[in-house]
Amino acid sequence: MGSPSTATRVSARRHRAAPVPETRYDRRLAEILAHATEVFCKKGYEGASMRDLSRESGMSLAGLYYYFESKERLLYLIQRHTFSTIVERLKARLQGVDDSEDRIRIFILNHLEYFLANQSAMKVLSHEDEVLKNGFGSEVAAIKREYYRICVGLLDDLKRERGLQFSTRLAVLSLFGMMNWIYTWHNPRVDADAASIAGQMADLFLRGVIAGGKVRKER
Amino acid sequence: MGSPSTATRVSARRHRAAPVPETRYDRRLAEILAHATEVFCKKGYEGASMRDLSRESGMSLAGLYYYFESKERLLYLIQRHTFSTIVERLKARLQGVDDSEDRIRIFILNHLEYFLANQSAMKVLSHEDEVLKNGFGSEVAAIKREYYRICVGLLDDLKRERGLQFSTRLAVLSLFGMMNWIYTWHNPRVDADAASIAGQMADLFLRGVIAGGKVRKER
DNA sequence: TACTGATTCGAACGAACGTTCGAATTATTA
DNA sequence: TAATAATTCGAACGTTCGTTCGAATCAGTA
Repeated sequence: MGSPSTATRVSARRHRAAPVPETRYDRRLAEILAHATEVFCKKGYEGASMRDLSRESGMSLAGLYYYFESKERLLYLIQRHTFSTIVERLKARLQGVDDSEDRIRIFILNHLEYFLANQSAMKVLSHEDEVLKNGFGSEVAAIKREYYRICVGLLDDLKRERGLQFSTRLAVLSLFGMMNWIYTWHNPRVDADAASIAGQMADLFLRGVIAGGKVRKER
Repeated sequence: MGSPSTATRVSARRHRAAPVPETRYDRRLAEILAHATEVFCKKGYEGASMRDLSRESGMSLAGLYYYFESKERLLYLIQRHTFSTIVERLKARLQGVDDSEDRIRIFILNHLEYFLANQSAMKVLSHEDEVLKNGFGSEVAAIKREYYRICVGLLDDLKRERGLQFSTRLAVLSLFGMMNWIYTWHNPRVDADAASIAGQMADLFLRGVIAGGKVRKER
């Protein structure tokens, strides 16, 4: 009778240990999330119907509801997984790196590498911001705030160390803009790979932030 | 009997001259577009229903169809008007300015001033990119391409004059990212006005693009 | 092989969607 | 004021939406 009705229930099923205990349920849910991500990416959250998701994932319309209780929760699961993964990887890569400029370069590289390797998911995360209501929305917003704060911290470190002067808020948000906008233009057949783009963006951004004094030529 | 069914029909009605001949029809259509812009901004194009637009504009559901023939064409009218206005203003402001750095600063200022003065419309333009199909989509895309090309031209001028080396494509798209992302974070109660933000972003961007050599500190 | 719980599905629900139509109303001209 | 054109509307159209339910099917164990 009763369906698990949500992914959280599954964690309770596996007894702590075991590195990848992945039940059948977990695997199937992950497949559905992957297909749904593609559809949301292509048609947008509102524009994608449950029937679209059903067709894409090869599972019946009703069958989908065995894995999540609503379309909104499905989007939530996608966004939470994507965002917490990128934060997790960032933290791992920052471990043991002390130089504040290097840390910022790692931040940019991590963001763009993950972005380009998971373009659909990241587009869904960027583009379908704001659509999750109350409960769902605030939980994703909390991860976003943590990610933002990490970046603010990295820049403040750089500022302090080198006695720079600029608005951290504006710098961070400009950087996010540069990076996130990539989903609107990146073409793997034309553009360089993530590492190269990350390097160029980091140069652009760090020079802009570090170079002191006015840039305008004397007249 | 027959309804005009589209805004283009109206232009034919007014005989060339007259600076602001604005018919009643024109005015009413503009009002509807303004209300629709707010609704699209708040709920997204797919998420906003014709009934939402009807409620917001105070006109009956059926009445709306006297002014445009479909929801898609309504979005098209909003996007075309917004985009062609920003291009038009840019061209006017670039007139007579020769210094290539100044011209880039003007580009950024024009973009951000218009963006913040017409936040809803610009969000609809940025966020609902891609939703217009074939005919409608390609016409807006053409304006976008022109706008992009202007920016490429400005940067190439700077590059040539100063013998700089960077990817114009990446620089332009990074700049658009910085600027367009503003719709996700700008808060008039916290953030500075357009001119100030434009100045800071221009400094960041131009320093990044102009500053030669490596930025990394020696070790 | 029989049993039990986990998984999948066809069919249907009421609500909301974009759009249409003919009649009613308002503005304009003669 | 009468006649004509421009504008607005209530009511309905057929379609698609997200979701539900009970029955059918499957996998794993005894």
